Amino acid sequence: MLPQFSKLLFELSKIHQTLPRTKKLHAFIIRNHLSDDPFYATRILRFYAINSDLCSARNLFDETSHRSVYLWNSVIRAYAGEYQFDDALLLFAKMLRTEIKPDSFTFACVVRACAENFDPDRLRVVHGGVVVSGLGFDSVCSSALVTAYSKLCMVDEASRVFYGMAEPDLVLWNAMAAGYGYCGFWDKGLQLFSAMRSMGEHPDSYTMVGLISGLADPGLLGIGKGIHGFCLKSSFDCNAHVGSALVSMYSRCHCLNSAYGVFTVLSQPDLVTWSALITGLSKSGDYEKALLFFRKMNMEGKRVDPILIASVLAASGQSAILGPGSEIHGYVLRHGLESEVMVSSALIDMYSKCGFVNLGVRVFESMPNRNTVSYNSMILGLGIHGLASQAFEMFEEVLEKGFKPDESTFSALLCACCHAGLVKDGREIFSRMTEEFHIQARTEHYVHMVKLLGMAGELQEAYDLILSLQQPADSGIWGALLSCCNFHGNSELAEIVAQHLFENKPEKSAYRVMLSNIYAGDERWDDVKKLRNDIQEAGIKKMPGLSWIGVGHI
DNA sequence: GTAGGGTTAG
Repeated sequence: MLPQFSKLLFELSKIHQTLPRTKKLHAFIIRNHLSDDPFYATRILRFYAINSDLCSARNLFDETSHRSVYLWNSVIRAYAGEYQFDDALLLFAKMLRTEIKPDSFTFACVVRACAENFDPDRLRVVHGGVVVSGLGFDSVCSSALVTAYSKLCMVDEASRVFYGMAEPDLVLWNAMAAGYGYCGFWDKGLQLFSAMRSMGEHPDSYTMVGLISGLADPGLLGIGKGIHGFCLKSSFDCNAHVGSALVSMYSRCHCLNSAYGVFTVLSQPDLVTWSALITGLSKSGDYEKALLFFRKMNMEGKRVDPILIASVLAASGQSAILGPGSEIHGYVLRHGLESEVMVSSALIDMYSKCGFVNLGVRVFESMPNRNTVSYNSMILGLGIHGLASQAFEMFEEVLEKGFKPDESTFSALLCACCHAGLVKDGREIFSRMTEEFHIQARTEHYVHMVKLLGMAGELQEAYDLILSLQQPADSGIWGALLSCCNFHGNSELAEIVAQHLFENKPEKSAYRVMLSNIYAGDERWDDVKKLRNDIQEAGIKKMPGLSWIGVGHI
């Protein structure tokens, strides 16, 4: 008995056990009447959680009558880790009704679950619970709160938590700096970075990743290079996370040479780093190179995952060339990745965008599991091929099967209406979206509505729709209307729309080109000339669309 | 004999 017992303790002290091994250990514990000891129960529950066996984890929890904080935390964490936030929060509520009080780690876990579940209201309530429990100044809770608020773009709340702490530790500094970056305030993140250094806190790789990830605009390339320089000086550039963050930052800044430079310096680029480079290449339109690196990665025997496959398929779809996409389809089949919903949805999207919607349908029909995302891909695919009635049938199926339509579902349906010119259906689905499904219309929905109404000649209705927006309309929405005015030759409204556009986005020369097309149609050559000068002053050498304007007239 | 959880990259 005794040697076996010490062996048990040794096994339990490991951080990982396979599922069969876990079951054996569990059986051993039951046989020896140890299962009601929360220590043993907690260890086994964690092993079940690591192996994603929530069912066994929950049974074990239910059968254990003596529940410690450790056991409660572990079971809540198990659910949150599998994105089953409702169950995690239900268990938390249940815990509050017992005499076991949640500790800082319970709250940290629940706070994170609220953010990942996009539930700001609940987050505020749990934050209240943190304060009431006397953990308002606890560093573990605070850093979890700062991150959670930042992820929900509630940067004011996040900074209130941060500045409420007299002596923030490194994790908290990092969380706040990253939070600013995440919410688009990269400059505040940098300010915080210098503040922490002046207080004698040494940044680590987390700090750098947070700062780098906040840089999302080509105009910030100089700042990015500066931070890169700091990383080199402090030898953070060898860290895999920092390296990947740099690669993707340079990609976002359209500086693929530098991205590649960082990549080559890394001695052991991992899956994420390869993905950062490949995704960066495909997003910048260099599909050939993206696929080249994908093949290269495979030749080096590197593991590939669904996220990367989806990204490469998106590149193939954008290029609208079927070859590479179907090559990857073969890869997917060979590696048994077709059961991944993300992969199949990307395949449907790729086939549709390459013009082979029937192949997309075939992938869709062969999927063992579907979700809202896969339906969205299929609805969009049918929509862009003008098969609006089939797209709406799919939508009915979504509702029948009990899936919850989201913003993208309606975006795809509106797109279908656009391609088929279904004004009445478009109006109807647009109002159903807000009234029946309580989804707030986003820029993309307005763009589709404006295009739909505008192309049907309902220019005034489209214009009124834009004016009815609570917030100033995005330039993409005005641009859509300007195109429609252009199409219908309505120069009167076009000038009004152009005014709105030029106030908000004076640098966008494409809109000036559109307007100049209209002027050219009216043979107002002086106005055309003026706009052309504007465009040239903005430093744009060549603009597609200008070419058809008879140069001889100017 | 008695646990470890808060901030990173695509």
